[in-house]
Amino acid sequence: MSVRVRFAPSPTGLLHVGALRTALYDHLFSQHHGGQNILRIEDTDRTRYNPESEEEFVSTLAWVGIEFDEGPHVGGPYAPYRQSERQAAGLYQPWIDQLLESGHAYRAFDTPEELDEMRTFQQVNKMPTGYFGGDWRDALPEKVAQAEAEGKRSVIRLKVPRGQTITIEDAIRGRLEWDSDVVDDPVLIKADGMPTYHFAAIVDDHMMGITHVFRGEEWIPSAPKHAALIAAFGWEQPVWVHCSVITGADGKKLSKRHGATRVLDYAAMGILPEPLKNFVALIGWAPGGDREVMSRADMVEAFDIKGLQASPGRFDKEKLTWMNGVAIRAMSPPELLDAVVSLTESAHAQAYWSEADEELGKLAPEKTWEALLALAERARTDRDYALAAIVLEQERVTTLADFGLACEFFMVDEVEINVKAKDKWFTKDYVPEMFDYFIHELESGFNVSTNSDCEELVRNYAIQRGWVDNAAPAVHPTRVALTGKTAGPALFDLMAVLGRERMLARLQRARGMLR
RNA sequence: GCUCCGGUCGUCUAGCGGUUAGGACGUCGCCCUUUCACGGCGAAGGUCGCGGGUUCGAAUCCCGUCCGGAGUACCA
Repeated sequence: MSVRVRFAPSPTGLLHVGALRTALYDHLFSQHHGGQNILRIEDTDRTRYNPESEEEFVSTLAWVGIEFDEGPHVGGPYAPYRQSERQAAGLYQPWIDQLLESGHAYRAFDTPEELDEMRTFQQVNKMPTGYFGGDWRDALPEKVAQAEAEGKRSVIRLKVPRGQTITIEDAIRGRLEWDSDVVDDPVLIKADGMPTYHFAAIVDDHMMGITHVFRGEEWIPSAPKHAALIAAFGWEQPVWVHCSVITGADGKKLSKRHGATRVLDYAAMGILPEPLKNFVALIGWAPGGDREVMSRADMVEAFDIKGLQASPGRFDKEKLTWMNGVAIRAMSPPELLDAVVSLTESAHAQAYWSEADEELGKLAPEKTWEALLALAERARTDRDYALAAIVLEQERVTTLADFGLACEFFMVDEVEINVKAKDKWFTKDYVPEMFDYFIHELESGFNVSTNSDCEELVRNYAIQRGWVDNAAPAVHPTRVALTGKTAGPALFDLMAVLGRERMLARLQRARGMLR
């Protein structure tokens, strides 16, 4: 039997990194086994429905390279794939009828107030909380009929068997057991007629032939309910794979205070899909051996439930950034430039960089964005120049967004001279004369078309000053004049890229600042 | 409160009764070098949460305990 897995998000919010990892495991597992990966939308809660959510799930997942074999956006043999539509099509009705008839489920007419009261009583008396029967589990048929005749609202609950041991086999944690007396009777059908998650997910998994269920460990406590439901139907349990949660630096569930949690925000920062996947997969999964940096194909080939970790994992942004840097260095400059350009065309990236957010470490985002736009603009007007700048900054950045500020000095007409750099290097007594020398040489037509030409220009001056094997005193002030900074690409390389005119302008301006 | 899950360097992890407890990120140092970075080399960092067992021998098996986390809805 072929492997069938499903990613079944609730369309209430945005795609965050925890959900991404679950989706990724579904994807890797199904690919590894040549099975199918299904997208199912669990929209049984009408009050929390967010219409933009589903679109974000599909498009963001597509961005990282996760496609589905079946789903609401592509169809499939088990359509529809939205639970609200499945409910409307009456797909759940026969199953709930079957449960009612076989005595595995019952109607309960408790009001929300009555349930609240019950819970409070249980808590005060240190009892397990939940609905363990109430007035309706074993109510006489006449009583039920009367309540129905009075038009009371009711839900349908599962009659969890008492005095038994409920067992599930978890692929990561092994056998998990519960005394069925502590498992309360879950609502299967709500008063509004919609199925609950518990009911819809189990029925759909069965109808869709799901073989393995990957979900977060927050589902473990409700697993016995699902097992009891499956047993009531007489079905076989799928293989349960309860993945550990991803936490922030403080060990609590990942949230905004730990940094960006929305996957799209990582795209906006210029994190690439491949390293993002690589990194997220490795939180809670060890491919075996010392493998870490892997391609998508490597991950598909290596993926095995056995490598999944039971303990929670922290999201270490430093490591993500490192992996992204590795990926950037492995790309070709044209690819990188194209990626930067498309980043500037992304509506979400534009929105992301339009507002400062201290929590996310965005202190002066508008500068980053403007620099990025300047680079993208140059890619259109002078692609070779933009490419040359990318080449020199490639090994100095870790995200696509970094390229903006890193390449800024190449793009602007007047570089902003760093005060500290100026104080340190422009105060040397030989500097005015040295700049005059370079200006003179450049005006006289000294060839500066390659980096070794540029090196010759600078070294000529150094040698003339007697700095034979040490051009540093000449290099540093020149770098500051040309870039405004003390850190950056090799001076002779950047000189060759800037070219004669830009060098002249910058040197003259720097010279002017000296008096 | 009740139920459940988890616990190896700061972080992600390897490990499946015998290892100097290995790798990666981060940190620090050295080399490379005009700076930063990249790259190379190296170092620090772990009484395997703690306490008892079992065993010739335990991070690995058993029990207890502590700590952390999750669930406890007509939300998923």
